[in-house]
Amino acid sequence: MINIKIYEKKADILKALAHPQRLCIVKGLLDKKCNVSKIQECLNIPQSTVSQHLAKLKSAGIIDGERCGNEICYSVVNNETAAIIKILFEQE
Amino acid sequence: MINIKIYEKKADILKALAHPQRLCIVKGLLDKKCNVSKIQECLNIPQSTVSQHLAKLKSAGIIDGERCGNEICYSVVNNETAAIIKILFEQE
DNA sequence: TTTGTATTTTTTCATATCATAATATATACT
DNA sequence: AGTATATATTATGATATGAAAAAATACAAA
Repeated sequence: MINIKIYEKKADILKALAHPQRLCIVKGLLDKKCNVSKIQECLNIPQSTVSQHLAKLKSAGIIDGERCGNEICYSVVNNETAAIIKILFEQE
Repeated sequence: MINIKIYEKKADILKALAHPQRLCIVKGLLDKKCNVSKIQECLNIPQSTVSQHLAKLKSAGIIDGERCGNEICYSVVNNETAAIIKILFEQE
Protein backbone atom coordinates (compact mmCIF):
# COMPACT_ATOMS: atom_id res chain seq x y z
CA MET A 1 0.00 0.00 0.00
CA ILE A 2 1.12 3.53 -0.74
CA ASN A 3 2.55 5.62 2.08
CA ILE A 4 0.74 8.92 1.68
CA LYS A 5 2.80 10.57 4.44
CA ILE A 6 5.84 10.81 2.20
CA TYR A 7 3.81 12.46 -0.51
CA GLU A 8 2.36 14.93 1.97
CA LYS A 9 5.82 15.89 3.11
CA LYS A 10 7.13 16.42 -0.40
CA ALA A 11 3.97 18.26 -1.41
CA ASP A 12 4.47 20.67 1.47
CA ILE A 13 7.84 21.72 0.08
CA LEU A 14 6.36 22.20 -3.39
CA LYS A 15 3.43 24.13 -1.96
CA ALA A 16 5.77 26.57 -0.23
CA LEU A 17 7.61 27.09 -3.53
CA ALA A 18 4.47 27.30 -5.64
CA HIS A 19 4.04 31.05 -5.57
CA PRO A 20 5.73 33.44 -7.99
CA GLN A 21 7.01 35.83 -5.36
CA ARG A 22 8.24 33.08 -3.07
CA LEU A 23 9.90 31.38 -6.01
CA CYS A 24 11.60 34.63 -6.84
CA ILE A 25 12.73 35.09 -3.26
CA VAL A 26 14.22 31.60 -3.07
CA LYS A 27 15.97 31.93 -6.41
CA GLY A 28 17.43 35.24 -5.28
CA LEU A 29 18.57 33.78 -1.98
CA LEU A 30 20.34 30.95 -3.77
CA ASP A 31 22.57 33.50 -5.46
CA LYS A 32 23.29 35.30 -2.24
CA LYS A 33 21.98 35.77 1.26
CA CYS A 34 19.73 38.75 1.71
CA ASN A 35 17.73 40.64 4.29
CA VAL A 36 14.05 41.47 4.17
CA SER A 37 14.38 45.08 3.08
CA LYS A 38 16.43 44.24 0.01
CA ILE A 39 13.93 41.58 -1.01
CA GLN A 40 11.16 44.08 -0.54
CA GLU A 41 12.82 46.66 -2.80
CA CYS A 42 13.48 43.99 -5.37
CA LEU A 43 9.91 42.71 -5.52
CA ASN A 44 8.21 46.00 -4.83
CA ILE A 45 5.63 44.62 -2.42
CA PRO A 46 4.82 45.61 1.16
CA GLN A 47 7.35 44.58 3.73
CA SER A 48 4.85 42.64 5.82
CA THR A 49 3.95 40.58 2.78
CA VAL A 50 7.61 39.69 2.28
CA SER A 51 7.83 38.76 5.91
CA GLN A 52 4.88 36.44 5.63
CA HIS A 53 6.30 34.73 2.58
CA LEU A 54 9.59 34.27 4.42
CA ALA A 55 7.75 32.81 7.40
CA LYS A 56 6.05 30.29 5.15
CA LEU A 57 9.32 29.30 3.51
CA LYS A 58 10.98 29.01 6.88
CA SER A 59 8.29 26.82 8.38
CA ALA A 60 8.61 24.55 5.35
CA GLY A 61 12.30 24.18 6.18
CA ILE A 62 13.41 25.79 2.94
CA ILE A 63 15.18 28.85 4.29
CA ASP A 64 16.61 29.96 7.60
CA GLY A 65 17.42 33.35 9.03
CA GLU A 66 20.36 34.54 11.03
CA ARG A 67 20.31 37.79 12.89
CA CYS A 68 23.18 40.22 12.19
CA GLY A 69 22.68 43.36 14.24
CA ASN A 70 19.20 44.55 13.54
CA GLU A 71 18.90 42.83 10.21
CA ILE A 72 18.04 39.20 9.60
CA CYS A 73 19.96 37.48 6.89
CA TYR A 74 18.12 34.68 5.08
CA SER A 75 19.55 31.80 3.10
CA VAL A 76 18.38 28.56 1.51
CA VAL A 77 19.05 25.50 3.67
CA ASN A 78 17.25 22.78 1.72
CA ASN A 79 19.12 20.87 -0.95
CA GLU A 80 16.07 19.46 -2.72
CA THR A 81 14.81 22.99 -3.14
CA ALA A 82 18.11 24.17 -4.57
CA ALA A 83 18.05 21.31 -7.06
CA ILE A 84 14.47 22.03 -8.09
CA ILE A 85 15.21 25.71 -8.69
CA LYS A 86 18.19 24.73 -10.76
CA ILE A 87 16.01 22.53 -12.96
CA LEU A 88 13.34 25.18 -13.38
CA PHE A 89 15.70 27.99 -14.32
CA GLU A 90 18.58 26.43 -16.17
CA GLN A 91 19.04 27.56 -19.76
CA GLU A 92 18.13 25.06 -22.41
CA MET B 1 13.61 44.71 -13.32
CA ILE B 2 12.51 41.17 -12.56
CA ASN B 3 10.24 39.43 -15.06
CA ILE B 4 7.50 38.08 -12.84
CA LYS B 5 5.80 36.25 -15.73
CA ILE B 6 8.48 33.57 -15.77
CA TYR B 7 8.04 32.99 -12.08
CA GLU B 8 4.30 32.76 -12.48
CA LYS B 9 4.69 30.13 -15.15
CA LYS B 10 7.08 28.03 -13.10
CA ALA B 11 4.94 28.46 -10.00
CA ASP B 12 1.94 27.10 -11.88
CA ILE B 13 3.75 23.84 -12.52
CA LEU B 14 4.77 23.57 -8.90
CA LYS B 15 1.26 24.42 -7.77
CA ALA B 16 -0.18 21.59 -9.84
CA LEU B 17 2.32 19.19 -8.28
CA ALA B 18 1.89 20.52 -4.76
CA HIS B 19 -0.78 18.10 -3.64
CA PRO B 20 -0.05 14.68 -2.15
CA GLN B 21 -2.48 12.78 -4.34
CA ARG B 22 -1.47 14.56 -7.52
CA LEU B 23 2.17 14.00 -6.68
CA CYS B 24 1.40 10.33 -6.21
CA ILE B 25 -0.44 10.20 -9.53
CA VAL B 26 2.40 11.82 -11.42
CA LYS B 27 5.03 9.63 -9.81
CA GLY B 28 3.00 6.57 -10.70
CA LEU B 29 2.52 7.75 -14.28
CA LEU B 30 6.27 8.21 -14.67
CA ASP B 31 6.73 4.51 -14.06
CA LYS B 32 4.04 3.55 -16.48
CA LYS B 33 1.02 4.96 -18.29
CA CYS B 34 -2.24 4.34 -16.57
CA ASN B 35 -5.96 4.84 -16.92
CA VAL B 36 -8.25 6.57 -14.48
CA SER B 37 -9.78 3.48 -12.91
CA LYS B 38 -6.42 2.02 -11.92
CA ILE B 39 -5.37 5.31 -10.37
CA GLN B 40 -8.62 5.41 -8.50
CA GLU B 41 -8.18 1.89 -7.09
CA CYS B 42 -4.63 2.69 -6.18
CA LEU B 43 -5.44 5.86 -4.28
CA ASN B 44 -8.82 4.75 -3.03
CA ILE B 45 -10.60 8.04 -3.67
CA PRO B 46 -13.77 8.82 -5.64
CA GLN B 47 -13.52 8.72 -9.42
CA SER B 48 -14.59 12.32 -9.86
CA THR B 49 -11.82 13.41 -7.53
CA VAL B 50 -9.23 11.57 -9.61
CA SER B 51 -10.67 13.08 -12.73
CA GLN B 52 -10.40 16.58 -11.34
CA HIS B 53 -6.81 16.05 -10.28
CA LEU B 54 -6.01 14.77 -13.76
CA ALA B 55 -7.72 17.78 -15.34
CA LYS B 56 -5.59 20.10 -13.23
CA LEU B 57 -2.39 18.30 -14.14
CA LYS B 58 -3.38 18.33 -17.78
CA SER B 59 -4.16 22.03 -17.87
CA ALA B 60 -0.76 22.67 -16.30
CA GLY B 61 0.79 20.79 -19.21
CA ILE B 62 2.21 18.07 -17.00
CA ILE B 63 0.30 15.08 -18.32
CA ASP B 64 -1.66 14.21 -21.41
CA GLY B 65 -4.28 11.59 -22.13
CA GLU B 66 -4.80 9.37 -25.11
CA ARG B 67 -8.00 7.52 -25.67
CA CYS B 68 -7.80 3.78 -26.23
CA GLY B 69 -11.25 2.34 -26.68
CA ASN B 70 -13.29 3.55 -23.79
CA GLU B 71 -10.34 4.09 -21.52
CA ILE B 72 -8.08 7.10 -21.48
CA CYS B 73 -4.43 6.45 -20.98
CA TYR B 74 -2.46 9.18 -19.20
CA SER B 75 1.26 9.83 -19.24
CA VAL B 76 3.70 12.53 -18.16
CA VAL B 77 4.71 14.87 -20.98
CA ASN B 78 6.73 17.49 -19.11
CA ASN B 79 10.45 17.00 -18.65
CA GLU B 80 10.89 19.52 -15.86
CA THR B 81 8.27 17.65 -13.89
CA ALA B 82 9.98 14.33 -14.46
CA ALA B 83 13.25 15.82 -13.22
CA ILE B 84 11.63 17.31 -10.15
CA ILE B 85 9.99 14.02 -9.19
CA LYS B 86 13.32 12.30 -9.60
CA ILE B 87 14.94 14.75 -7.20
CA LEU B 88 12.19 14.40 -4.64
CA PHE B 89 12.12 10.62 -4.60
CA GLU B 90 15.63 9.45 -5.30
CA GLN B 91 17.25 7.36 -2.56
CA GLU B 92 19.99 9.09 -0.61
C1' DT C 1 15.50 55.60 28.40
C1' DT C 2 13.97 57.46 24.19
C1' DT C 3 14.11 57.20 19.18
C1' DG C 4 14.66 55.00 14.80
C1' DT C 5 15.04 51.06 11.88
C1' DA C 6 14.14 46.17 10.81
C1' DT C 7 11.14 42.59 11.20
C1' DT C 8 7.22 39.82 12.84
C1' DT C 9 2.54 39.01 14.25
C1' DT C 10 -2.32 39.81 14.10
C1' DT C 11 -6.41 40.75 11.85
C1' DT C 12 -9.47 41.14 8.02
C1' DC C 13 -11.45 39.99 3.85
C1' DA C 14 -11.37 38.37 -0.80
C1' DT C 15 -10.26 34.57 -3.53
C1' DA C 16 -8.75 29.86 -4.54
C1' DT C 17 -8.60 25.06 -3.62
C1' DC C 18 -10.43 20.48 -1.96
C1' DA C 19 -13.64 16.81 -1.70
C1' DT C 20 -17.68 14.87 -3.09
C1' DA C 21 -22.21 13.93 -4.96
C1' DA C 22 -24.88 14.29 -8.88
C1' DT C 23 -25.10 14.61 -13.59
C1' DA C 24 -23.40 14.34 -18.27
C1' DT C 25 -20.66 12.44 -22.07
C1' DA C 26 -18.11 8.95 -24.77
C1' DT C 27 -17.33 4.47 -26.37
C1' DA C 28 -18.25 -0.59 -26.72
C1' DC C 29 -21.24 -4.35 -26.97
C1' DT C 30 -25.59 -6.63 -27.78
C1' DA D 1 -31.82 1.52 -29.96
C1' DG D 2 -30.48 0.10 -25.16
C1' DT D 3 -27.17 -1.13 -21.62
C1' DA D 4 -22.70 -1.18 -19.42
C1' DT D 5 -18.29 0.81 -18.50
C1' DA D 6 -15.00 4.63 -18.34
C1' DT D 7 -14.35 9.28 -17.79
C1' DA D 8 -15.52 14.33 -17.49
C1' DT D 9 -18.15 18.23 -15.86
C1' DT D 10 -20.93 20.91 -12.78
C1' DA D 11 -22.45 22.46 -8.40
C1' DT D 12 -21.76 23.09 -3.51
C1' DG D 13 -19.93 23.65 0.99
C1' DA D 14 -15.84 23.44 3.81
C1' DT D 15 -11.24 24.82 4.27
C1' DA D 16 -6.93 27.07 2.97
C1' DT D 17 -4.37 30.72 0.99
C1' DG D 18 -3.46 35.55 -0.56
C1' DA D 19 -2.72 40.54 0.21
C1' DA D 20 -2.23 44.29 3.03
C1' DA D 21 -2.90 47.49 6.86
C1' DA D 22 -2.16 48.02 11.69
C1' DA D 23 -0.03 46.86 15.83
C1' DA D 24 3.70 44.61 18.24
C1' DT D 25 8.51 43.21 19.01
C1' DA D 26 13.69 43.34 18.68
C1' DC D 27 17.76 45.59 18.46
C1' DA D 28 21.00 49.65 17.96
C1' DA D 29 22.48 54.03 18.84
C1' DA D 30 22.03 58.58 20.83
